[in-house]
Formats: sequence, C-alpha cells, structure tokens
Amino acid sequence: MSSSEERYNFAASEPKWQRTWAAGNCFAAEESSTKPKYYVLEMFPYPSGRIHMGHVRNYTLGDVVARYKRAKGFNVLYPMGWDAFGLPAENAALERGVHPGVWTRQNIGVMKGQLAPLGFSHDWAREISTCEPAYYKHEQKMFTDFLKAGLAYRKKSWVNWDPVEHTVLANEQVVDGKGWRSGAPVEQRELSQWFLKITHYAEELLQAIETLDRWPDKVRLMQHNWIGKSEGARVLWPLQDAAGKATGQSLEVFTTRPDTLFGASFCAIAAQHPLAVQLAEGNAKLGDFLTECAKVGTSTAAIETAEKLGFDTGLKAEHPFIPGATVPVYVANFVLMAYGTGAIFGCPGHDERDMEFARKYGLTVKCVVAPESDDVAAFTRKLEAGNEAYTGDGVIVNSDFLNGLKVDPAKRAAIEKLESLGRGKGTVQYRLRDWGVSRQRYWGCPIPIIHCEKCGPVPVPDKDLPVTLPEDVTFDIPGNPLARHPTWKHTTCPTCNAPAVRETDTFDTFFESSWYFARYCSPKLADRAFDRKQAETWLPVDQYIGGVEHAVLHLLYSRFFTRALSDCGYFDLREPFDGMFTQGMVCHETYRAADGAWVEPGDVRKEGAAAVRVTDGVAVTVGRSEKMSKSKKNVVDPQAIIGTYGADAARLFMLSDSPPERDLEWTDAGIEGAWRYLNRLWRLAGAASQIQTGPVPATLDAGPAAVNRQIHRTIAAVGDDLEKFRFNSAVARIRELTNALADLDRKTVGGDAVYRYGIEVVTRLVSPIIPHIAEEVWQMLGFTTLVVATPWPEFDPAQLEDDVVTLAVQVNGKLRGTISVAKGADKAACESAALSLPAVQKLLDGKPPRKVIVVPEKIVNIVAA
RNA sequence: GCCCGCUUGGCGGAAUUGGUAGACGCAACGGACUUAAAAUCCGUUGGCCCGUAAGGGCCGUGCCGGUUCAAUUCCGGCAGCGGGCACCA
Repeated sequence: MSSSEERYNFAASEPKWQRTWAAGNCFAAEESSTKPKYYVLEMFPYPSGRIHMGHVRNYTLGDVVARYKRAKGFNVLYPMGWDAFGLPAENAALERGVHPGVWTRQNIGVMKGQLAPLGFSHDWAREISTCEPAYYKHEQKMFTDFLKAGLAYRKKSWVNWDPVEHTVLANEQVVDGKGWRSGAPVEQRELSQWFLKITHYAEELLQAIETLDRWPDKVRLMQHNWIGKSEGARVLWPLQDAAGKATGQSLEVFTTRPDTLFGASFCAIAAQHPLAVQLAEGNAKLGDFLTECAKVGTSTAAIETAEKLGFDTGLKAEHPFIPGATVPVYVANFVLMAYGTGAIFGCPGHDERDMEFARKYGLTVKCVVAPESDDVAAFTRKLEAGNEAYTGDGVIVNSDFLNGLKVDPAKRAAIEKLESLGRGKGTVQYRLRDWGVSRQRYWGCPIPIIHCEKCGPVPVPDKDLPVTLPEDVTFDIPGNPLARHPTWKHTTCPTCNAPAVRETDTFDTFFESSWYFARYCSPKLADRAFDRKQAETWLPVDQYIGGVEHAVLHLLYSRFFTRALSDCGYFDLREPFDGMFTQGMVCHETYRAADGAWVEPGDVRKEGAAAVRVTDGVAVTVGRSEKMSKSKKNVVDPQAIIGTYGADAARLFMLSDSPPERDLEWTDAGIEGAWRYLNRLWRLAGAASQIQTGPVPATLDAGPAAVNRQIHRTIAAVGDDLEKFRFNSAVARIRELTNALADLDRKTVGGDAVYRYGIEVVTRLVSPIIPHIAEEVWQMLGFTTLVVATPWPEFDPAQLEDDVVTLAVQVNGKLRGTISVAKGADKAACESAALSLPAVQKLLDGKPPRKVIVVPEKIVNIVAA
C-alpha cells in the first residue's frame, strides 16, 4: 500500500462528495410527499463577509439534525438565507465609499463560497435575501395589513435615541442604557414613530410560553420576565389646589400594593406626565426641574448613583379611603412615564424607594404591615423611626377595614372597596411595551407610508408596492440619506393626488427576521409573502437553532408576528417554533504579550507551561478561555481549519467535546483527536472492505456475540442521543463501538461477519456527523448507493440485553464486589449469590444480615447487623 | 437589589426515573515499531495509605447539615462562578 493511501485524503474526498450531493439534488425538500415533514432551521446569518466558528457550530448542529431526520424517513426542509439589511453595510459605505447593496451582495457571494466546503445539507434552491425588493415588498404589504387591523399605529413618543448611529432603538436593543451595537449612552427624544402593537398579545404570549415544552427553560423564563405581568390596581386621587379647593381633576396611579394604601404619604408623577407639563407652564422652577430630569442618563452607573429628586407641586391628593385626608403631590425623577400611569402613590414604610424619598423630603412614614409573629407596637415604632422599609409578607395593621388580613387577601379587599367606592379598579399591568419599528436609516425596508398635508399619513396602495430603496444615495454626512435624497421622497398622495412626501424611515431589521421562516416555504412566490397551504404544511419549525442572545428580541417578535399574520388572515398558526435549541459560544484561550497587546493563537507557540510569540520570541501570558472575538484576537478561522484537517474533523470536534448548549473551547489538540479518529475509521473500513457483506450468522463465538449486541445497543443509544441533542454522548458511544470492533478477534466464529456488519453500522451512524468520510467509506465497502440515501439502521430489540447481568454487591452501601447472574434471576438467587461472596462473608463475620435489598438487574445491598 | 442557572480527575465531560462515580476524548508518563522522526500500536493515569509482591484498606462529585438500605442525583443552609432584568411602583 502506498503511503498516500494510508491516510484519508479529505482534500480530494470532501469536494467530490459535495459535488455528488449537489448533482443528485440530495437535499431538496419535496413539495408534496407522503413522508412526514420536518423543518430544521438555523438563525440566518448577517452577511458580514466572513463565516466564523459560531456559524460553523450553529450549522453543524442543524446539519446533523437534518441529515439524521432524512435518514429516519422525514421530508426535511432545511433552508438558508441572508438577514441582509443592517447597519454594518452603511458603516462600510461610510468608511469605504462602497454602496451598502454592493457590499452586502458581495459578502453574500463570499460567504456562500466559505460555507460550501463545510458540506452542510442546506437546500440552496430556497435561498432568500431580505434586502431584495422581492422579499421586502411582502413585509410592506404586511405592515399595511397591520394598520388596517389596528396592530400598527403612529404616535409621538419618547424614544431611545442612539447618538452615534443617529437612529431610534427598541427597548430590547438598549443594553445597560447603551445602544446594543454602538455602545453609546442612549438619549431620550420625542419623535413620531411607527409602532407594532405587541402588547395586544401580551397575555397570550405569556400564557403560551407554558406550551413551548421543547424550548430551553432559560429562554422561556427570560420571555416571561420580559413580558413582566403585574397584578394590582389603578387608584383615583381627586386633586386640590394649595388652597384646598378641588381642581376637578383626578390623578390616576398604578400600584401592586393596594393593601398598603393606608400607609400612603405622598403621590409622585413622572417628569413627562401631562400634569407635570401643564403645571410647568405657569411655574419656571418646575420647568427647570423637568429639564433636569430629562438629562439624567439611564446607564447602570447613572441609575445607581442618581439621587431621588422631587419637586412639590403644591397640589394635594385626596385619599380614597380616609375622608378628608390628603397627601402632597410631587414630580419625581424616579417615576417612569412609560410604565403604568406614570404616577404612583408612595408608601415609605413598605417600599425602599419611597422610604428614601420620604426621608429626604420629611414625609410621614407609617407602618401598615407587620410580620405575623412580631409584637405590632414594637415593630411599628422601629419601622417608623428607621430608614428600612419592610417589604415582606405579614398582617395588615393601622388600616381600618383591612386590619388583621394577610397581604394577599388585603389586596383583594382593598380592590373590592375601591371598586365599590368608584375610586379605582383592579387591573393587570405588563412591562412589555409596543415595538417601535421606525429607524432613521437607509439600509432597511422603506416604511410604505406617504405623508399628505390634507390626508395625513396614507398607506401606499398594494398596487404601488414595493416602495424600493433608491440606489443613488450618499453617505458623506451622518444621518439618513433617504431624508436628504433630492427626489425620492417627493410623490403624490394616493388619496387626494396632492403633492406629498414619503416616509423616509425604514423598518427595524428585526422586521425581516420576524417572518423569514414562513417565506422559505414558498421562497419564489411573487404575488404573496408565502403560499398559505405550503406554510401550514411546513410550519411550525420543528427544530430551530441559534444563539441565546436572541432569546427576547427575535424570538419574541417572531411569536408576535405569527399571531398578527394569523389574525390578518395569512395563515392559521400561533407559534412559529415548536422546538428551540440555544447553542453555546465558541471560545478560545486568550494570549497577551508583556506590553498588553493581544496575540493571535496562530502566533503563539506553547513551550510546556510557558508560551511565546512566534514572530519575536516574546513571552505571552495565557489567559482564560473567552468567546472568540476580533478585539481579543482569539479567533480561529474556519477556512484555515478546513484547509488543514477538513470539514469532517472540524465537525466531529465541535460535536464531541462539549454538550451543544454549553460553551465550547476550541483547541488544536481537540481537532487533532478528531482527525485521528477519521483515520482510524478509514483503516478499519479498509480491512472491512476485504470481507463480503452479508447477514450475521446465527451461531457466534462469545466475543463476536458480545460485539454484535453492542452494535445493536449502539444503534439504539445513538438514535436516542441524537433525538435529545446529546451529540457528545452519541460520539462517545460510536467511538466505544469503534474500539470494540478494532479489538474484536476476527478469527473466531462469526468474527469477520460481525466486524464487517459493525463497520457498516458505524458508517451509517456517523453519516450525519461526518458525512464526507461516511460516503467515502460506504463506497470503499462496495456500495454503489449514497449513504445520504440510506435509511438509518434498525436495531433488534432482542439483542439489546445480555443473557448474563452483572450486579453490584454492597454491604452497608459500600461496593464490596460484583456477581454475575442469569438475566431474570429471582431475588433469592441474587441474594444467596451475593451472600456467598468471600468479601461479604468476611464483613458479616458469621452473623446473619439484618436486611438484604435486591434491585433486579441493578444491585444487591446487604445491611449488616 | 430581584430572578435564574451552574460547581464531578491535570483538562472537556459521562453517569438524566436515587442503585458499581470518572464512559468517551484530550493532556501526561512508560513501552513497541523505526537509523531517526512522523504515523500507528500496547500499557499506566482521582487522592492517600498498607504490602517485596499478589492484593487490600480509607477518602473522594464546591462547603455544612438532613432524608434513605443506598445521594453527583432529593431536601435545607452557605460559598464561588456565570447569565437575565434593573428606579417597572
């Protein structure tokens, strides 16, 4: 054998099989089929221009599922496309003077070229790109349908403004008070914006989380908290002026603690509250205060250090339960206009914030809740004198008709009373807010609206869609090029024909990703977003795979969109993703030179425990493993790995080293281990190819018989592992079987037959994981069909268990030996076999055991006297 | 601050209805083959202790306690790490 044949030649093999699969159209989803359907989807990539290890891990997971499900007889839809609108394209335009469209489409070409050698089984005939009018015209139609259905609206509102990117951000896109991409502190501005009414579905989105039992608990919990349901009451407080005369107005506050109303000592309203704005007109000092409040940042640091500030309006609010009693009304910087009614009542005794505020402005502190077991008088004295609010459970005190009730019944009683007095009502409040979709950017889907002076904002009629982006734009100055385009925005009103202007804002890019999974069902359809029958056939997605960073944003928006589209008659579906899997990040050690500069892995040589920079021999410190990032230079380029070891080795390592939901540490040693396995399989298969294929004979020596049973057990276990995303465990079991086959004595009776059969099974089991070498081996074994077209192997249930089982024998819970008994042996037989063990006899020392526990097929535990 | 998750050898991890802890892999060490290297193959590898040896004993799944014949697994408390939300009334 020449040396070139001793090692698996991935460089020749991998492209060959990729061509074969493409030529055979092996991965096309069937439009109509008698097979059950299975839709596997990965979160589609942004065309940044470069495939990174995170993509490789994501698509490897999806590809294994897709290939496994095809082998199991499913009609699999496994599409790929491009989330092609977004800011980096505009930044590239700004920096390099290249048009965002040109840059994006070039990147798509480059990335397709980088994905090809990885051998993923995507159905490229269904490729979509969201920046093409053929795609986005359908979402313009959706938006106009949402308008008709009352699910989209325009309002002037305070918005998160990113001063670096010159655009508005959704609440979900503000992280720690900073823009999620720019990292710049977000400012508050008042603008007219388009909103989607996601809050209309707040309760349904919350309730339905419970039904998503194939989603990670973590993601479900995050959405649950994000929607943030609070039950409480709205309470009306009639207002009096400083002279004690009723103004005729009432202040409405929201509270989750109506049980503490008797402890109220003030009301406070947000700086943006209409009442505050109205009062400021005649009060310059208050005006200054409101300006001051608007300036306070929303960053973590700002919030933590921000002092509670208040401004006494001089107004008094009448207590709902205590006739004649009033509390002062403040404007306070910590009250949020966007939550509840933008007004609160303060109960300092039982709310930390209110306590801080009360102490600062000398307001009363009244104890109305006391822990059940405490002495009420003593507890009250301590609370009212101190600076600590009591927020725990207990019994209501000092509260008239609520006295003696526990917190929860008191809440109900207070609400009942409010309702009977006409002074308030029980209500549910959500933290979730409507989704602002307007962005002051060029590279996005134009919002199909025309502003007419007479008619107001008018939706672009269906016949005029799509509203396409103009190509001739400039990026030499910040801001939205659409707004300053000389001609594009000028048009006529569809209603009255008068001169009018187009909306120059574009949609948030999460708009595109909220329905792309439906577009894949009929990606070329021109007149509609998707074919209803196709969508209802394929959806929901059976297995969605992506990063946890989209747990709230994309996944919640998609759940909303699915409901909104259903309610607009597009299809009948509530949940888009039946199964969701969030994969871990790909990490790598970090390296730093003495001067603090990060050093790339390729430039580091390990010398025992120490490491040096190859280029100049300078010592580098090895830091902890962190997510691969350009800034820390700890990235490993997939292209380079594939060039050295091939796609299969990279795939095998990614799947075998860590469970897929956990972070994966990329190591050179790990990929080399994977590469060694490929060659091992290659050599073992070479030997197997010398043996005729055929059924395993009925009569086998003990060795082959045991391996034969292991083959069947492995088929069962690997199938189970793949179903449950335990890919690392599946790989381990396949390696165990491979080891057993390598160790099998083939000279025994049935040795050759079991060996040959075992190698065939291993080849089929590894085919979803390392598909190229699987094809190569399959061919080498003499098969003329493709392994991708071969069904998943069946196991014989009769072969799953041994005739003889090994039981552990414990004395007082400690392992003292094992016994082998026939399968199905009765308890008495197990007990006597265990008791006859010398080690057991010795410990019993002639005395009878106190008790013997026999768990069939598992264990015997002897409790010594 | 509130909510959630995790913690197992030198390392990644297995043990998923409580039942032989450390599968599988990596690293390391020893050996075989080779002029040599690579590749490959064989062996050892949780800690401590007794024994020349064969072999045997004790401890061990972050820490403390509990339930149980039996706990990595269940319960209570604590610590460390990670994540989500954060002036949400």
